[in-house]
Amino acid sequence: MKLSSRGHYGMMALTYLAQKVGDGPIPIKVIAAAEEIPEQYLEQIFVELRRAGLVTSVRGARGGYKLSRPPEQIQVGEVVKVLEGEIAPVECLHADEDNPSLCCSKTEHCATKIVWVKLRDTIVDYLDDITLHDIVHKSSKLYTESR
Amino acid sequence: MKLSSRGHYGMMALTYLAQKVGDGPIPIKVIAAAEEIPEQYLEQIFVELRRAGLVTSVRGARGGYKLSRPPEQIQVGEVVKVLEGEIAPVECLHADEDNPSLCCSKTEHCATKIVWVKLRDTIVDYLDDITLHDIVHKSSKLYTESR
DNA sequence: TTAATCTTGACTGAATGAGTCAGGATTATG
DNA sequence: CATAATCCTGACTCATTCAGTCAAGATTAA
Ligand code: FES
Ligand code: FES
Repeated sequence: MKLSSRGHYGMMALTYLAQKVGDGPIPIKVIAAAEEIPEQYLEQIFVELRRAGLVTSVRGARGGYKLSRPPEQIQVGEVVKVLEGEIAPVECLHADEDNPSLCCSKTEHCATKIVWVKLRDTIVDYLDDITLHDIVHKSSKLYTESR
Repeated sequence: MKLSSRGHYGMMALTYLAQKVGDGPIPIKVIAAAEEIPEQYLEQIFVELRRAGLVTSVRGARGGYKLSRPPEQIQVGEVVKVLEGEIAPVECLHADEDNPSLCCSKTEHCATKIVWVKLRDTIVDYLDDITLHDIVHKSSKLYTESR
């Protein structure tokens, strides 16, 4: 149950951009330095973010990246899905019409499957509920004690 | 955000044992065949489960494994922790008194950390709420629509 | 005594993760 | 125009983890 560094770095970078909304495009170099992320690695990550439509690039000198939408419209869940692939604790959950073979080839019907399905739903619901805006503005969603 | 096969297999095997409570010790071979898990791999997994006190072994002929506690006292969260290690989406969450260096060495204080902390809490709370008994008896906890 | 079990540790091969490297394309600016 | 600052692309490496196998031993019921 680990997040890869791509997801973590990606969120750090986007959060940084969310703080700078309105400043014009920010170069990768600046973000990498600020967040202490290897620059070339971060470039790779931004390629994926751009292809997914989360950020917009401005090429050439004075170029950089900016968010494609306002921070309150970018959910953590979407970012994680882009950088880590569909969220699914076990392979079988990827099964769909196109790919029914993935569905619990192991046993006729795996008794534990429902646990992973609900786990995924729990995770997705949580991540989809939080936006970059919540992070930047320390929303009470994140900062009130719940346990 | 993936579960490894150890976690999945382990849960399948324990769920199988939970269904057979009262039948005396069940050999690995039987579980492996029933759940279609490579036998020698499952042996490794049971070593960890035994060391963690979740199952009890009976050696020699007619031996096997049984649950150390009734199914309603075995939470999915505990099983996953044993087989996958502490649940923590990012490394920094492992930081504690012994190991403060792990805490966001990257940046002074990573703005996204709170997201992962809450994510972990969400996952742990969910997994700790479900027991083997819930799975075997198709508890409404698992089988009612929530989305 | 023997067969059925658990127990242990080492080993392998493939996949994934976390980057690095090298070079090309685009554009603001002087 | 020349140049420097950017983004863009693909291949490449290196270490770690994952998933599973192999081989040999210890224990005990029958
Ligand atoms: S085998 Fe598909 S979820 Fe268990
Ligand atoms: S660097 Fe520690 S959670 Fe982000």
